[in-house]
Amino acid sequence: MGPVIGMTSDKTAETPGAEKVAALSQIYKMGSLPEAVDAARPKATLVGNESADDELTNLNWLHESTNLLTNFSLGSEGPPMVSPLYDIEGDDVPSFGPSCYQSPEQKSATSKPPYSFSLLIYMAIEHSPNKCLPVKEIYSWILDHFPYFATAPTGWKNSVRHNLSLNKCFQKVERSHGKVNGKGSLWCVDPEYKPNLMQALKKQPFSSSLGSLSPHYLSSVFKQNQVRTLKESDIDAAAAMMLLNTSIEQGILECEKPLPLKTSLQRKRNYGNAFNHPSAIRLQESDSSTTSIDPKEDHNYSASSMAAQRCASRSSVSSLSSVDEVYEFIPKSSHVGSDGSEGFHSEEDTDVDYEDDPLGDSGYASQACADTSQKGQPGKKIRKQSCQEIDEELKEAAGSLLHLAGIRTCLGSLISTAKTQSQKQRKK
DNA sequence: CCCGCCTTAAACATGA
DNA sequence: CTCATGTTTAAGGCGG
Repeated sequence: MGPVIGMTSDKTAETPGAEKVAALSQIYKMGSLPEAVDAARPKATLVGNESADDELTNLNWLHESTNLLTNFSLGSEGPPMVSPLYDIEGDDVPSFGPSCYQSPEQKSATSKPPYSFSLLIYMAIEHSPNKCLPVKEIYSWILDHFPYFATAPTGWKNSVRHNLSLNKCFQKVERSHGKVNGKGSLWCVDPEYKPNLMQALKKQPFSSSLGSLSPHYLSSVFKQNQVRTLKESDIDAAAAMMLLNTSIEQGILECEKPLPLKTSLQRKRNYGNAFNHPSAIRLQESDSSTTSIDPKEDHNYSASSMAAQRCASRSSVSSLSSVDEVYEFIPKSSHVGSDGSEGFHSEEDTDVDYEDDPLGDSGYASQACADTSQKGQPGKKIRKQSCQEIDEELKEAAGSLLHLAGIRTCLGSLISTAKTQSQKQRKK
């Protein structure tokens, strides 16, 4: 799995960003950078793959991806999001899901994807422009990206629906009641659970690259570069850290193992109860290990994330992953009236037509932002300011890490070259 | 063995 | 009535 650096705005992967991600995909598949990529395309060479040492110093793509990473974690503002996580296959690559996730010994297209349904749904939803999809579109996305399901028994759709209903990561959003555009509701990912889902994605089995950079070393660098401050200050930064972990795991950055961001917090599942929002999670200050969670509050399917939980409580700005992703979802197991008092929609979004408006500007998500920003939360101005600050900090932090990665890969390259020459001399 | 996560199946309700 | 959607329950596999 490549670094989670953003989201595409088009599931057809035809956006310029998707090209970049496709390039990344190629990088992962080939272990080296395609020479012919255009200048705007991110460039990288895998660390840890054989014959990947030639261009270790070129991390331009990574720098470029910094913005995408920031965009990913900071929500719906800015350019279309692109994520190699989901969008790496591009159009010119045979459709097989997020193939960059796959280890070199990846399975055939007809084998079952190594992702749980919740992750598949998450990918599908995040892949959508509005970050909201009707179940039918979720089916389609899964089918498009995982041909396995084309021939699989139809039960998988039931499983998808089951997951949507049961997994508190997913929230149902009523379609505008003014119009009837297909059956059913839209499904979104609860922003609070995005880090969890990303963490879960990260935990998927992939080949981990070889690396020699000590995690402790990285941690110290993080501290020196204020990344630590970031990760403790906001959920977005935490998400960014996880993304960086992902990068490390995938060999984009070198590290023996992921940074110790994850935790083994156990989530208690309770089918009978309504799904509660993790905003109720409370954490104690000053020590990431003192995470305190009411087990009754969480019945989440997906992997937990200490970072998410920590930040959920720490953040004075917003516990959500983005100030612009302040959703108000329809509580599961409760039917809400159509007056919009509890649901995702409001009076004003009755004209919002998902089918006709694939752009986020007028889509559900942004509409919801507009709606919820008027509620009891701090003023949007303040939050936007905070968002920008976080944005800047994130960029700075990511830049520091990238710089580190550049140094590291340079060293690796030099060492590798030296070894090769040494061996040649010995042979002589 | 227990527990939690996840999948699968199925029954049922609702609405288009 | 059919089909899609959504909820809920149950059972079983798997791994920690």
